[in-house]
Amino acid sequence: MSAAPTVYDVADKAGVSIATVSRVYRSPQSVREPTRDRVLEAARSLGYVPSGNARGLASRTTGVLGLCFPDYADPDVDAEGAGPDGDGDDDGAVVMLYSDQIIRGMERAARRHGYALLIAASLEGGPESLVAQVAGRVDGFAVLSQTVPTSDLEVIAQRLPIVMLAGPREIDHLDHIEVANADGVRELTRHLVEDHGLRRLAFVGGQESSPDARARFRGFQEACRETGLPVPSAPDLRAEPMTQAEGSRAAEALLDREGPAPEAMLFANDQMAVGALHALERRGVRVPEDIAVTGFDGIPLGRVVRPSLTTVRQPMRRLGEEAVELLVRRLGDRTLEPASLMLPVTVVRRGSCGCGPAGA
Amino acid sequence: MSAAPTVYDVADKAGVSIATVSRVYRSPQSVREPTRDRVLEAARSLGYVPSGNARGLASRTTGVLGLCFPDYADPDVDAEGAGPDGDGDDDGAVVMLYSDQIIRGMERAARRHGYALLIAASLEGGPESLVAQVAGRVDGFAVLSQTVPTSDLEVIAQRLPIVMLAGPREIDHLDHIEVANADGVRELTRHLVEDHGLRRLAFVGGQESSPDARARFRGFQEACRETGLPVPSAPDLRAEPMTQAEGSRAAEALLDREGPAPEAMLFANDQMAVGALHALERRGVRVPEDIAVTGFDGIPLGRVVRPSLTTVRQPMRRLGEEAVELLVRRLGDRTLEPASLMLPVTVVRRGSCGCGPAGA
DNA sequence: CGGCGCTCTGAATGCGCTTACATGGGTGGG
DNA sequence: CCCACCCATGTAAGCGCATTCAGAGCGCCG
Repeated sequence: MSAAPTVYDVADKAGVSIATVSRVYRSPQSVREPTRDRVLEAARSLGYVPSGNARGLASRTTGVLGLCFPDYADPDVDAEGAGPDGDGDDDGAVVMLYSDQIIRGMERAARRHGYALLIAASLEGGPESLVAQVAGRVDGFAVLSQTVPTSDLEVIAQRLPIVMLAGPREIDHLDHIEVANADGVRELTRHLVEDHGLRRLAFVGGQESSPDARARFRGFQEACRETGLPVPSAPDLRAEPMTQAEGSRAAEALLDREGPAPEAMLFANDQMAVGALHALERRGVRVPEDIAVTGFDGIPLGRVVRPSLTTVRQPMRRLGEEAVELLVRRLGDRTLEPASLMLPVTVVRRGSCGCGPAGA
Repeated sequence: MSAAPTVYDVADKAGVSIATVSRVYRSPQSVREPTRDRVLEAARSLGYVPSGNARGLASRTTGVLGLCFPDYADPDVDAEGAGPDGDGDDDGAVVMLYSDQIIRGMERAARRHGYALLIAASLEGGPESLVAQVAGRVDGFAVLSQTVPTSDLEVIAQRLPIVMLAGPREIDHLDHIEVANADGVRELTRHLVEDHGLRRLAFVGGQESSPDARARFRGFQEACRETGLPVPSAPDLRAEPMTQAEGSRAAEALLDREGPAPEAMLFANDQMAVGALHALERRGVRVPEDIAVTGFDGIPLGRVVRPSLTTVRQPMRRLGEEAVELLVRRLGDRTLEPASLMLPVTVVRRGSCGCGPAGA
């Protein structure tokens, strides 16, 4: 653990030059076998590990891709842990987070291409931020929308490939992947209207600042237009943050409003919808008999709640995989036209809208 | 995206020397404000991003910690996706994997300390493996047991701090964190014997090669000894891989054996136990009335199956956090004695052993 | 047996940055 | 009013490796 051995040490010990040592690692077949063995033996005995930094400096490539995502902090996650089981600490997170899926997708795809993955939740900005730290260490990276100021991205993009994930295309000369938020909600809404014959629909949106939430509402508007329902100009309610607690609150608020109760509540994400299910159960309102409830995301929790949640499933893992593909492709040819993918989503019909197995 | 600008370019443009540029980033307060502003402005306009490689080379530190874990491939994960819902693709993974939790724990803790996290699922060995790639790029890293050959670790450990996670201590001069596998099963077993009065217990183990599985069986043996039951010398059955499918098969095999059926089946992990629950239900065997079933791990799935699964919960996220703490501590003082932590586990009593809420 | 073409190895240079160390222009005290 | 000092900045020497260009050794043909 003292002074880390370098190529020089290995070269000395093996009686060769540093160039040969380097070649042993970079292109083993170009070194005669006896020589190669001597070098490897020397390396092993010295505890030599090639310095990625030096290698990167000299070859101008790191073999690492990066991902910047928003902080994990998520009220529901930490809340889930403390269930009635007495499962006290926060290891029992039920919600498999968005980011986890993307990380997994990226890791897999990156590995296939021989890259490692550097991840960092975004902190604040500034010259010495984690983002800069990441940017300086990778060959290219993916950024979840809303996590890094676009001004920073503009600067970094001059130096290396960036792909923006999930969210509208903020910088149009960058690669970009999003999911079909509007399409998903539109299709889901039409299902409620056309297949279940519901007409009094309420939509609970998210933060005004969330492009995803806005797109989802837009899908709702489109469906209303297409099915001849009145087109609302804004969500019936907006929740922030988009947690179970807020979902519960929103559901109650909708029930307590003047006029006839809605026949369906559409939520901008699954967590809120699950919260709503709890609230409705407490109020004695039956789902889906009295009211249909839907979410968006396709989190695992939605499958195991009762009734199981009708929702729109996002291909998050695939998002990560496609991100890597895009990066690798661009690293291969920097002159490619910026791509903008829209990943399709799937409407998952389960119990909470009246589909699904009886009793589910 | 052409030639990436360097300190020299920035220095030129700002009319200072490269040392000043460097100082602006390393210790801003040591540069007078007007100068600093000129430099930052020049950097911004050029799209300058400091090269992590060069910085790392010069300063002999990377600001990155690493994690090597086994490949994600896990039959149950991909199988779960295709439920009766028609949730077709593999985005619906119900099982939040071990590795995900550890990654999350490490990422959080690393960020707190100003580090980024480099992750790589282990591939094969060899000089040019991903492991070597990781080792050369980080200040220290954590390795899940069984993912990297100890011979490689011995070599790498001469150069940087390594902490081994989950598994027995294979190299005694390295930091090491494990989970109290044996204690957990011992306590769980005693619960079954002493609180539920069960005496005919069957234990389903995992691969012979899995130290965790072995430790869990050891805990079972200890409990048998302490409660005066006959001490088995080997698990009643061994399953491999430790999946739901194998769990089902094991449960059926146990039922089909000669002699009186067991009063309890203890599985070496939750996935097998869940598989067993399914098999028992198909056979019309009631849990917990006819037989108790227990697992190990505390995966979220165990909470939502019916009956909910009595198990031993591992603090996986904390494992990641503690790993980072150990690494950071050692980076601060390399002469510290190697530490070996044993994280406590928690017996979670739920429906499948006869505890838990009625009907759960 | 000389020379040609190989293959394998060595010497030297530079990648972009950090960091002693040197320098020069203030500042305050004697 | 001069000198000792300090602060801001410049100078220069690597950090550990990849890589280019030569040179050395060797086999083979003529």
